[in-house]
Amino acid sequence: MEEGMSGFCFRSASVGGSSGSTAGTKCGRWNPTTEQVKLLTELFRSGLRTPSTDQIQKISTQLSFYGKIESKNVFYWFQNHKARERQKRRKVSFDEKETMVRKENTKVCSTQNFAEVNQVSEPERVMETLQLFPLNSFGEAAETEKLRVHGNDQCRGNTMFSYTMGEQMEHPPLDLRLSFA
Amino acid sequence: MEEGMSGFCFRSASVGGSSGSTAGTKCGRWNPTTEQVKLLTELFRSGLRTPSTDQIQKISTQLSFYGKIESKNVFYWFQNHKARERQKRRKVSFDEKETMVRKENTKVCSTQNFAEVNQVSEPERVMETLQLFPLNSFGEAAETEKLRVHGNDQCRGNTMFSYTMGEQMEHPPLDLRLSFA
DNA sequence: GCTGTATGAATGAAAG
DNA sequence: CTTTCATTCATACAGC
Repeated sequence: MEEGMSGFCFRSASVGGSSGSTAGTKCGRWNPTTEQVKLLTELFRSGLRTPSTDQIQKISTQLSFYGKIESKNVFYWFQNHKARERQKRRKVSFDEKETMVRKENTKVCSTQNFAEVNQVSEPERVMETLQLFPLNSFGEAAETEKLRVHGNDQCRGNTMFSYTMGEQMEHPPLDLRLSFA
Repeated sequence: MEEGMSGFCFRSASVGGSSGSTAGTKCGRWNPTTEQVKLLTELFRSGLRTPSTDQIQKISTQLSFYGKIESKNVFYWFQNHKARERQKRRKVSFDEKETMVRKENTKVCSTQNFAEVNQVSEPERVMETLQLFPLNSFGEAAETEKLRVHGNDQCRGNTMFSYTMGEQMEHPPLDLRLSFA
């Protein structure tokens, strides 16, 4: 698929054409390396969907070995990948429903869409150890998904959610010029 | 960036989406005008972080002059802006720390930052009155305000992007396992 | 060369 | 307040 991916921000400014950003050294957008994409994809396939802070940090650090990368790139990558996977699946689902596939599905049509249903082309490979690279440290991958310790203790009364929607204004505008003395 | 932002909601047809009973000429999502954004940003910069209900109402009313807007939009805007400012800060922080390879080799192009973070050129004008508009409704809003004085650096950093990791990694060990202390 | 598609980035909206 | 979902914008790249 995305095999022709070259390095990261090199050529850039090639399409320039119109505005010729003349960015030159300043690539406006992260362009993942093949290795980076591959690893990210593997992680995703291993079941990782929304990496935590620590996870993002580590991943970013690791991937920086293959090319310039920032934490936000990893963050966005997973966000997008997940969203698009879902979107695609949703679309397919809709499509199927739309075309009303003949025959019945031997499966129960319950909540079979909430897991990690991948497309039909993966021989399955449920993560178990997540050994992406020639790791050699002690084992125990532990895919630890959500492990957030939400210690929300803020019990501060907050008077919000009182918007009276539907109450649209129609009175003369006042003055919005902030006038901080 | 591009300032050619279209005004506000303009898609009248093909809204589709939730074409159901409560159909209407409403677009699914608020699309702020540049003026609106600018003003909101100014308010934010002035120190306003969590406007109260009445403040939201006023702001919303004022901004409605520049385009369609609802109270909840203002509410969400501030919430998102605040949260993202924080996130960005944390990410950048980590990023800097990460790219702090700091070799004797000096920088070449420096500024490898992406967009954003460009509005930090204000000498901290900690407002003190924040007289948005000549508020003069009812005494209801005169409850001594609840202006969060800037600088509330509560301790947090537990879940989200709190890149406070120690010096655990310094080389690309080719291992991406997540190791949760 | 322009146009379509894939995807990085941004943000409104909402759930938790 | 924190985290996630959905939609959209912008851009890189491929195909025509």
